[in-house]
Amino acid sequence: MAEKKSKYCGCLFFSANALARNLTRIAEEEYQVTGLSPSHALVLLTVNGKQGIRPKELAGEMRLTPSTVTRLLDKLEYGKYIIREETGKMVKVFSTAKGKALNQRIKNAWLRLYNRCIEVTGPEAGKKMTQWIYETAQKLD
Amino acid sequence: MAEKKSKYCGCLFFSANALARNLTRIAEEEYQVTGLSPSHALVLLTVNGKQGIRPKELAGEMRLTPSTVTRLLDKLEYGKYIIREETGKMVKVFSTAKGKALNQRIKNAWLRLYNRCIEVTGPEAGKKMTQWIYETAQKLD
DNA sequence: CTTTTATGTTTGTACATACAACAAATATAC
DNA sequence: GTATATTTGTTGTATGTACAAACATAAAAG
Repeated sequence: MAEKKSKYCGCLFFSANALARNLTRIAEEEYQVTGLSPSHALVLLTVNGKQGIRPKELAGEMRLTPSTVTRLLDKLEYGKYIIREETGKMVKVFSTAKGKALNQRIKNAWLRLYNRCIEVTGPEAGKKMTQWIYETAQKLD
Repeated sequence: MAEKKSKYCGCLFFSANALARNLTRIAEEEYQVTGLSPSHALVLLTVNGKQGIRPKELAGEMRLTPSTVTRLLDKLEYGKYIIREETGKMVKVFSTAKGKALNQRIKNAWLRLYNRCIEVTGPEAGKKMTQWIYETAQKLD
């Protein structure tokens, strides 16, 4: 269990990816009750919070590329969680009843994930580091 | 350029993934001169540092699953950077002359990436946070 | 010595993500 | 008003990663 320290533990690229993978694995566990992957769930949560949001805005909010958002929306639309409404070159995204019904479940999963994280990091350190990580990600953008 | 703060910036899962993606993008830029992706380059670096290393060890060192290591090695072998030597159920990995020849280039790319990171984070904070990120990743394993 | 169990590696399949190229619509310039 | 440029969104294609299952070999049990 207690694996020897990796040669690359001083490499931010390496460590950040390891952390992201592990968090993704845990997030998938927690979001499983929603029937959606964490990314899809967060997109749906965002749409639920702002009906008629456009893909561009979603990409900005989620820090994803437009093409990735298109793929996520494709799947959510296929599963009838959302619908797309085209007006000119713009697209507006709305959640369906089915999508809205999931909202609380997603929020609960989010909270469970959050708690599992601070269980490991401690509440103060967790907050501080999350903020640092976010800011650094922004600076690298 | 200065994007509004995301709704999810307080979510470690979200922020860690955003950071990892941005770092990966930058790493790909820096490792481009090697002709390899960052992951492939790090595997090769590790093999160069320990001829005859086994995939299992590589997986441990790189915090990747065995199947992922197999895929990485497949590509490196196809490109004639390494060879695999099977002995029983074990596999030993050796780098070729071509693989060895890349070593300095990889190290240089690694260093450039490192410098680009601390340019953004500052040297002290960068080190501290990297360590915290690594430790947290470990704890979540 | 055979049968079971454990270990190491590879394969099939799937997923989230991104880039480059594209189409379509709108905005700007002349 | 037409021509050109920019913006928005979607596709084709590719990558790195993982899980589950399949194999193959080694180790342990009987």
